[in-house]
Parts: sequence; C-alpha cells; structure tokens
Amino acid sequence: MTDAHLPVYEQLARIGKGVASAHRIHLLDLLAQGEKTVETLAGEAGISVKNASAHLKVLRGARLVESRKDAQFSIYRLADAAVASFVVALRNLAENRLAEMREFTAEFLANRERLTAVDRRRLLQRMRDGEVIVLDVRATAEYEAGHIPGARSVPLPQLEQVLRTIPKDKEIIAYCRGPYCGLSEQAVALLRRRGYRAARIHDGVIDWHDAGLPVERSRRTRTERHTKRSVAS
Amino acid sequence: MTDAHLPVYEQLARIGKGVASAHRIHLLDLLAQGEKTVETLAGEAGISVKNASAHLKVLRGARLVESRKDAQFSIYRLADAAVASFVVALRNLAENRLAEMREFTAEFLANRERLTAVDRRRLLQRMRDGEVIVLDVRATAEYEAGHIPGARSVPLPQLEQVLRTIPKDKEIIAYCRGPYCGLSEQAVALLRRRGYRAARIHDGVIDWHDAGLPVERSRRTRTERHTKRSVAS
DNA sequence: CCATTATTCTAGTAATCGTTAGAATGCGGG
DNA sequence: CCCGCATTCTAACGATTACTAGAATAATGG
Repeated sequence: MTDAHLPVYEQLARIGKGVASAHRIHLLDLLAQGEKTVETLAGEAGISVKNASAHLKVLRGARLVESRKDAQFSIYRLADAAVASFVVALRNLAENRLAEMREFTAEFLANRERLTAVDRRRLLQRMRDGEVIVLDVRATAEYEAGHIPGARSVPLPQLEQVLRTIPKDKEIIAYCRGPYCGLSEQAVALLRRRGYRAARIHDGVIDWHDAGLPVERSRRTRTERHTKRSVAS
Repeated sequence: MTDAHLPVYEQLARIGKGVASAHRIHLLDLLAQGEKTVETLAGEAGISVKNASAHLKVLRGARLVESRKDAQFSIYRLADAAVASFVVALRNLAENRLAEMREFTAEFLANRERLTAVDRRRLLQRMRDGEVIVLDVRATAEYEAGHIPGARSVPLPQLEQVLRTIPKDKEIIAYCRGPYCGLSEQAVALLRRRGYRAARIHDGVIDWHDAGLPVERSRRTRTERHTKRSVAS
C-alpha cells in the first residue's frame, strides 16, 4: 500500500542527485547568470572541460539544464527560471541549517550586505535619487543577460581604467553573481583603496528577481557568437 | 580567484546529498507529518530498520533532521519547518521539470485535486458554511501533530465503522499526507462505493501551511509514549 | 541484575559515482 | 574535402554509497 510511491520518490531523487555535487551546484549558479558554453563553464568552475561535460550531462538528465548547438559550441542554459529559484532555496536552507556554512559566509559576508525587502526598495530609491551608484562587476555577457535596473556594467578587470568616470562624492554599491562570488568583494577593496565609500551587496540577479523586483536585460540575450554575423534584436 | 568558493558549494552539496536518495526523501515526507520513531519510519517507508537508521544518520549529518531519546526510542523530527518547505519546493520543481513525473502524477492525481490559493480559501469557506466535510484520513498521531482547521480525524482503517456518523447530503473531501500518499484515494473510493459525493485533495499539511493558511494542532504535539505518564498541556 | 526491546555501530559486498585519458563526432573555414 | 576546434562518448580507476548481517549499546520492566 505504501510501496506504490517509490517510483515517485525516485523521480524526486533525480532532481536531488542533480544538486548532490558541489561542482554541479556551482555550474547551476553560473548558469543562473545566463547561458554559457561548456568551456566557459569549466573555466569558471575550475574543472576540466570533460568533467564539466559529464556533470552537465547529469544535470541534463535531471532536466535542470538544456543545451543548444550554435556552430561548434554547445550552449547550456537553465531549463527554467524555477531552477534558479530552487538553487536559491537550497542556499537559504543551507545557511539556516549548517553552522559550518555560517562560518564560511561570515568570512565573506560582512555586515550590511544581506538585504531585506525594504533594503532593496530603498536601494532602488537612493539610486533614483542619485545618492548611490550601483556597479555590476560581472562579465559583460552576464550583465546583458540580466541585471539590476539602473546598474552600470563595469566588469572587474576594467574597473581601474574606468575609475575616473566615477564620482567620488557618491556611495558605490557593487554586486556580482551572488553571495559566494568574490568579484564584488574585490571591487569594493579596490574602490576603498582609491578613497571611495564603497560596499557590496550579497544579492545576485536571481536573488533580486526572487525578491519580486524587476530585472533588466539588454538587446543581446543569447551569448555572443564568435562569428561575424551580428545578432540583431 | 574562483577557487575560494568550492568549500561553500561543498556545504550546499551536503544538503543536496540529503535529498539525493528516494528513501531519504520519503523519510522526510513522512517526518513532515510529525515526529516518528525509527521503526515507524522504516515500516511506513517500506525499508529495514537498519537501513532507515543509516539514512537517518545521513539526514542528521546534513542537519535536515534531529532526534531525541524518549525511553528506549529514538524519535526523529524535521530540524526545521523550512526543511518541509524545501521538500515541497523540490516536489514542485520535479513536477514542472520531469515529464515522467507528470505521467505518474496523472495516474494518481485526477482532475480537481490540485488546489490554487483561491480553491483553498473557498474550501475553508464552504467548510464553515457546512457545505462540505473535510476528513483527515491519516493516523491519529499525525492529525494531532498538525491538521487543516475544521477537519475531522478519521484514520482510514476506521472509516468504515464511522460511516454512519457522516451525513450523505454533504460533499466529503479527504486529504492525507500529500500528493503521493494513497490514503485519501482509498478513502474516496470507499466513500463513493457507499454513495457519497467524495473527492480528495492533493494537499498535505505542509502544502497547506506553505500556502500561508493556518494549521491546527492538538494538545499532544509529541508522539505518544507507551508508558503510563500522561503528557498534560 | 537479567531479559527484552529499540537503536546504532562495524564490516563487508555490490553498485554507483567522479574523474580522467583517449577515441569519436560534428560543424565550419579554408 | 580536409583540418581544426568544441564537445561528447567509452573505458577505466579509485572513492563513495546503499544495504545487510551480526555485534554492541542503552534503557525498561520485571
């Protein structure tokens, strides 16, 4: 009588197995920033291309990601926005449940980085009022795939050169892929060294989106081709 | 630069591994009904006590469940209500993502079993108006640990005897542990055979709670002791 | 105390998973 | 049509996991 459900739980476990490996969660986190090729993913996750391909196969089997072919590249993307939300839910649960996690995050995450709903709306307001400048320090492609409205795209490697176009009298808020992405941290360190009032926020685009706030996206939604043909609209 | 995060993802994967096995998800689902002993869990999940104990150890390692000792029994419970919500999120994601899942659920889940927020509020209203009777057909202990307010506890094995106290002119709605629990299905089958207008709803108590609706609980929150000492308050 | 009951621990085996190296595929550009 | 590139497939390995049987622990009730 209670046996009939095993196959159902087996299906649920398929998804569970998808998020049962650190590398796979990392890949999902990266894909939440927008679609990417296998090589990019492998590079950003710090694993071999072959290994990345194997993990992506598992994720595809669990229907968490999908891929399409563009020229000789396989471009992967999350199968659904709900997948990103699920990863956020996993992250939140882990932060609640695991003391070890709290230690880790305490290292990274300083004081006011963690936003409440009110904080987020206030940030938008202050941005509109011209009090703060919000910098998206991820790669350009990631910015284009989705960013906080009003944020300016300044990929970390270019930050130094761009500094002189950033007024010193405003507070600078940097964000990147999410709480575990070090980019915004580095940006803040650099900015402070140069005399800015700067802070990072914990949010990535998914967190922002999950909080019910709008996300803006640039014309080119899909990853840039390496070929000549320009992708209009 | 991107390496520093691996330990964080490792921690997330600990939770992921918790839900990477069908048996473990089943155990979590059962624990969402209230705390239970190892033997009960093993019996309800259809696995050996030793195996259940091993799986529970994994879940404890992932901080998803906790246990306490009562007399010679180890009594397990979810570490947090957020764990139940996470399992619901997993279930929902699976139903969205996995076609195979949809087939399974199509077998079980007929037409109107799936509730929207409006449905749930309307059900409460109709219950208050005396139009429908809602039956909780789970075990008594599960009912006591939390149930839909206004629902009547009629454990499935007792349904037959209790039938004459149930008026035939009202619609009967049965629910049990959740979408994959067959109890309410069987209850509906029996009721219809006896000439009732009966239907099941997909919701378990967690779904109900996750939908933001109140859950009622009886005096005895913790599992009944086998000893004499009665648990007041 | 002793026997009973519920559970956990320890090994051991079979199965699965993660990773890598090497071969195979499939596409695009000369 | 062939070469080069990005990716996947195959095979192999060591590491981990699932499950079980048997011993050990721990608490109860005589």
